[in-house]
Amino acid sequence: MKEKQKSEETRNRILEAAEECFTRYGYDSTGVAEICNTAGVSKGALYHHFPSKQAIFVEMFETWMRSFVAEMERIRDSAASVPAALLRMVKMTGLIFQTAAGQLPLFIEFLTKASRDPETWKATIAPYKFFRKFFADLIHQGIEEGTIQEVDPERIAKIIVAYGAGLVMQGVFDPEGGRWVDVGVQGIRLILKGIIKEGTG
Amino acid sequence: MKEKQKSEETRNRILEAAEECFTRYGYDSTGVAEICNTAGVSKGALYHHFPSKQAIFVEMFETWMRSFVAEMERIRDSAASVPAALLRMVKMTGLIFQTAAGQLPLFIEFLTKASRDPETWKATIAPYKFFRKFFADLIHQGIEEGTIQEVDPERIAKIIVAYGAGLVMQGVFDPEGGRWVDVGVQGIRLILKGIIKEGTG
DNA sequence: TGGATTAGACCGACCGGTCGGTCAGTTAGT
DNA sequence: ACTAACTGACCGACCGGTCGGTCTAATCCA
Repeated sequence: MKEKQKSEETRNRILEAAEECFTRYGYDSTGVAEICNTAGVSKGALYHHFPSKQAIFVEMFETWMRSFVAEMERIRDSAASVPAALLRMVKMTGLIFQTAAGQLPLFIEFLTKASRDPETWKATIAPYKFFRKFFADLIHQGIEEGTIQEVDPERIAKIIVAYGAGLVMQGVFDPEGGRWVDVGVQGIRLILKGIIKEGTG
Repeated sequence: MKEKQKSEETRNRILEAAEECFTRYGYDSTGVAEICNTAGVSKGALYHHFPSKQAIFVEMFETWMRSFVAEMERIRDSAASVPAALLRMVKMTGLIFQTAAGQLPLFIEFLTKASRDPETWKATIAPYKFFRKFFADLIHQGIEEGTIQEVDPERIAKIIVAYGAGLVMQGVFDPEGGRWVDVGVQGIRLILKGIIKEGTG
């Protein structure tokens, strides 16, 4: 049994080292050798645990995405109303800036890379489509609970996702540029103001 | 004089070929040899006209940026009011999707690349800061002309830039996903609705 | 129980290929 | 004759991935 434990430890070390290197240097600029050095592991070991460099990245990406989605769902299910949930979600993106700001350029790098490869592409936009549906459902829920006007949920979802994505991008590219959480909150307030039903908070 | 003409022609051919290749394959995946083939020019010629691959890209980037900025200023100076100008500017981003959609992943790729290199970085965020100032000034102008409430121009500029950037990203990554111009217009309308002074259009 | 056998974890030199960039040499305009 | 424009073979660095081999823990068999 000891061997299996050690094996899994090595695998995790590789994953962690990869995350560190990718975050610091980007995907392309990180050599497999660099990952191996950081993990204190040989190339053979790396290719024993993963079929390719890309596979390592994809696993990272999926793990990251899963935890992000889980957090969003947690907020949605625990908030008192849809507008309140939206507000709390923007605040959460603020947390992202603090804890994982370095990973976002990497994420974008992956997106651009995937955009050239039709195979990877479908898998990549899946989470994006998920979020659009996520917000569309949320808006729909708001309409049903009576806190939001009878707008087109799809349309509003696109606006919200656009705003969120842009916010994240600005946060990434100009971390010192201001209190992005506050900007985020005010922007969502502005959007909410336009679609909310009077008399609700 | 004939030589100088030919030289400039070659230079432009290289620039055009580079734009084509970069747009099609991305920056990293485009080899200098590929650019040379497309331009029908030898490697030596390319390095006679440009000091490096990156220099070619930077020149492309700056040219593109200049024309974009010029267009924005043209709209600003010819619109009847600030809200009207904003609305026309979103519509313009729609044109971008049509005419230069392929270049945007490239633009983003460059951003991520630049984010790792402190030297390139300052030059890269310069246009971004420019746009924030551009919109802040615009909002300020709107306040002075009496069409916009007394908001914080900087803050609103950040919201607008975030929304615009996110819109562009969505347009890039999901071109088939909907009528992005309409989404853009409605989003800006929503934002405007929150900051506009009553009784103006 | 203990020696033999097996299988998986791991090592690191090595490979084929690519890429950005160079340079000695050729051509053609002035 | 001189120079700018241009050629293309070539260089060294690098990179993702491979492969023959080593070590060790688990398993089998007598």
